[in-house]
Formats: sequence, structure tokens, C-alpha cells
Amino acid sequence: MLIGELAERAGTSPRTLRYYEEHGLVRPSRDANGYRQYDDAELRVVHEIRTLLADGFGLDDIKPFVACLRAGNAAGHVCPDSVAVLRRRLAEVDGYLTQLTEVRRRLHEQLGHAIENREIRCLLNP
Amino acid sequence: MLIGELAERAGTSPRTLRYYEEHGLVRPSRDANGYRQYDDAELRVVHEIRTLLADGFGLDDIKPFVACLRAGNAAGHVCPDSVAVLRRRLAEVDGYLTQLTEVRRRLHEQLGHAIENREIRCLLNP
DNA sequence: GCTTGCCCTGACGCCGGTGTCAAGGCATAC
DNA sequence: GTATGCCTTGACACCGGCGTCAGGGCAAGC
Repeated sequence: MLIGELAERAGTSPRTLRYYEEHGLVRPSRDANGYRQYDDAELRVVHEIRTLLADGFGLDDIKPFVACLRAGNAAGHVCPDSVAVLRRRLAEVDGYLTQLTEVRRRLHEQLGHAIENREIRCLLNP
Repeated sequence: MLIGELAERAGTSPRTLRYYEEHGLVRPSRDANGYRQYDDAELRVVHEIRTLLADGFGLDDIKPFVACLRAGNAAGHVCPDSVAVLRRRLAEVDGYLTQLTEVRRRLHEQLGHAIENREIRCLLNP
């Protein structure tokens, strides 16, 4: 499978696949003419990468998951290194949730305050 | 008040204040020698900016709040334009919260799955 | 041989708020 | 005069995942 086909099958672009390769995540072989050649296992890897990216992991964080898959595991997240990253990311997400919730509270408060003000002005200018 | 003093009082840097000015948020006058001169109202403005930045607003979003303050209002968020931005940002934050919560769920699930796996391996290799 | 279409590498652009360095002017104290 | 310290403008660096353009090779159909 050439890069274009893999890109389409994985729902991404050749540029993106080359980028992953540059970061050591995908490892195609090469045809005699220099074209990248991918097997089906790589499709699996790319799917794993995309899923984890969507969950907010960085490419570096994703490496252990890919290694885990390559080691023959059914899923990328069952290896100790992956679990460590999962825990770290979970803590991070919890942190963001806390912050965002606090921000939300403040926004809500300000909105309430603004509406209150408007109503007061309405009552004063009937 | 010169830029260094305002920066210190506002807990930020001269570089940052010049950046805000470049984006039309802060408007110092100039001394005869070209030095920026700030009054106390600008300190208030900078505080408003910093608070909103911390809440995830972009500089463009912050403009109506500053305008609202300059218009003589006690708070930057009581004007219609500010309220509109507040609403938009609130919706945005809610979106992020939804996404993050979903991500958190998936992470939790994967962690659970991984731990389960480990326990199974433990039972198989006692 | 020419077109078409995929492939290759290399490199810059983006976004946004800020750090940081360069190169110079001004103010104050010695 | 000179040392110190704040001020000025201008411009590059950062982060990270990718878009996108440049310039060129390879493959296959006509």
C-alpha cells in the first residue's frame, strides 16, 4: 500500500503520515523507486495515533502505545508505559476540567450580573 | 506612571503592555521624550485584560470589555457587546467541558481495561 | 514523446501571547 | 565623562500538528 492509499484509508493526508514517520511513529518500507510501502498493520497504528491525538495526547506521548501495538498486543494501552501516560493524561484532563469549571462559574456569574444590571435599568426607565 | 511601574503593579512585563497597545487595548499618552505615560485607569484596564485572558478570552474578544470600562461603566462586562462575547465564550467552554468529559471517560475506560488485563495475567501466572 | 497523477524531499506559514536580543536614546548620580 | 538603569522600536523564537508551495522523479496510458 502506497502513502496515498493509506492516507485515504486512515482519513488523513500523506503529509501527515510523513510527519508521523519523521517522529518515529510509522515505519514504512521502501520500494525500489523510493516510494513508501505500508502493510495493514500500519493502518492499525495510524488509527491508534489518530484516536489518541483526538484525546489530546501529543505525538511523544503516543509512542509507547504504538510500541505496545508493535509488540503484538491487541490494544496499545495495555502496556505499563502506556498506562503511565494514560494516568498522567487523566490527571491533566482532570486539572483542565477543574479549571474550565471554575472559568465557567465566573462567566456565568458575570452574565448573571450583567442581566441583573439590565433589569435594574429597565425598572428605573419604564 | 511609566511602563515599568505599570508592568510591576499589574504583575506583568513592559513587553506585554506594548503588545496590548499594539492591539489597541491600552492607550498611554507620551512624555516629551517619547516615554509612555499611564494613568491609574489603565491599571484597571490591564487588570481586566489579565483576568479575561486567564479565562481563555483572546485579545480581540477582550476589546469590548475594555471599551465598556472606558465608557465609564463600573465593570467591563455590563455592556451588550461584552455580554455577547461572554455568551459565546460560555458556549465554547461548555463545548470544551463536554469534549473533555468524554475524553476523560475514554481514558478511564482504557485504564480500567488495562488494569483488568493485568489482573487476569496475575491470576494466570500465580 | 506527452500528459496525468502519484511519489519524493525540503522548507516556510500558522496561531497567540510572550520572552528575549539588538541597538540605541534619555535621566540621574557620581 | 561615565556608569547605571529605564525607556524606545523592531524583529526573531517558541510550541505542535499540519497545510502548502517549490522543484523534481517515476509510472502508465495515449
